[in-house]
Amino acid sequence: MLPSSDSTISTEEKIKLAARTVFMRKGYAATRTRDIAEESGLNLALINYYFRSKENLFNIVMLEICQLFASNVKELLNNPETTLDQKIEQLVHHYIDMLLSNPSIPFFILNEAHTSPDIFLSRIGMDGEMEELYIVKQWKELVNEKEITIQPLHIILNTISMTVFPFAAAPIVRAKSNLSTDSYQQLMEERKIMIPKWISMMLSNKK
Amino acid sequence: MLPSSDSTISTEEKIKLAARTVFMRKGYAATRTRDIAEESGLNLALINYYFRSKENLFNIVMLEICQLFASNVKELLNNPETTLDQKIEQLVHHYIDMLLSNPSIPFFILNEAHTSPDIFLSRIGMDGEMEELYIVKQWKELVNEKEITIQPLHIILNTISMTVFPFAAAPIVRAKSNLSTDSYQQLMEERKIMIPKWISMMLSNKK
DNA sequence: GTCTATAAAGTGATAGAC
DNA sequence: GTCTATCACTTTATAGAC
Repeated sequence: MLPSSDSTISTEEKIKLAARTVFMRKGYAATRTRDIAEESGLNLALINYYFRSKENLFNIVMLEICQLFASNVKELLNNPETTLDQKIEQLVHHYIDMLLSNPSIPFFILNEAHTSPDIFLSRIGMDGEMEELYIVKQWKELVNEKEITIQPLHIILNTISMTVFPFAAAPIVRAKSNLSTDSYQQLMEERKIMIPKWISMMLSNKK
Repeated sequence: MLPSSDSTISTEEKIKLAARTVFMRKGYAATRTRDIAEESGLNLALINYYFRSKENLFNIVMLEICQLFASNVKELLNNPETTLDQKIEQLVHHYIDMLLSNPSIPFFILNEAHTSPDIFLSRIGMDGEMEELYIVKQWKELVNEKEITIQPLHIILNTISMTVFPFAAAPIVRAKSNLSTDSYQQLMEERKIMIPKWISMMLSNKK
């Protein structure tokens, strides 16, 4: 969980908080240091006093968001105590809960991954080896057992797509569907339950 | 289909082409008019000579992209000759083919929808009335017939999510999966076939 | 630490020569 | 139509007073 607004926090933290808000809303390029100063209610010069440069401040903010985005996921996927279905369920729950609290994260991540892929990829810990995770072992067992031919990548893509995309496209979807903020959150709560079921259906279909 | 690079085209068209490339890669804010001039191989002053301003040029480019993104879809969804399943199949085919030719479109659309939602929404023709489309009638018939309780919005979200998101997140997915450009395109071709089947499964499940 | 004032660099746009 | 040179303005960053 990222720290939220508070009146007892330090100036440095206030700037970082404001920077996170504005960077997530507008992206790096469209954000001016003046916007961050205004958002924080502090003087423009303090940004450079505490963080040296806009770019440096952005890197710090981005690192924290990436860590938030990746947190707990590895442990969850490597847990020998839960079944494959349970892992998917937990993953979907985890991400939808996080995105309900931080709905701009997908836009931010996609934006940075697209505009500067190299910098982004090196930061988010793309080096982590997937093959050793317990979920991979469970997947292989399922393949043997049920004679599934579907590529795991499709299932991963489907899970992440159905979970994350509705947040990334929220402005468009909400405009088209005429849903209030509350109704949209309600819709996402429904998806927390349903996405694991849909994925389960895909997995149980031998085809 | 957007016009592609050619040596016999006018200066005006060259600028628009270069602008499209750079705007789609970097978004509006991060793009400098100098980048467009460089990409086109032409002089900086010509951009203002032909298009008056960066913003005006962007609006023209964006309008064309939005039209491309929306083209044929309404006709497809309003066709009385095809079944519901066929419409979904055609929709997925249409979009994956288009995105294979223009993989940066999702990023571009999401970026502009997020950073300036009002401007974007007014442009993409969000005013079009959905209720009159033939597919809505077919959906209602299906609901009566099979006693489905699932909200149509979930199905729409799932279809668009599974189709579009893998393109929006391509840099991340490709890095994680170590897939070549060719293999990634192959994967998308597979999804053209499979996504309609998955959606069909969701629809046939009464739950 | 926080402010004002300003330097330094970048960027959209145009004037005017060719 | 196309170029060079430059203006006008914005934006990041810093110097120096308090």
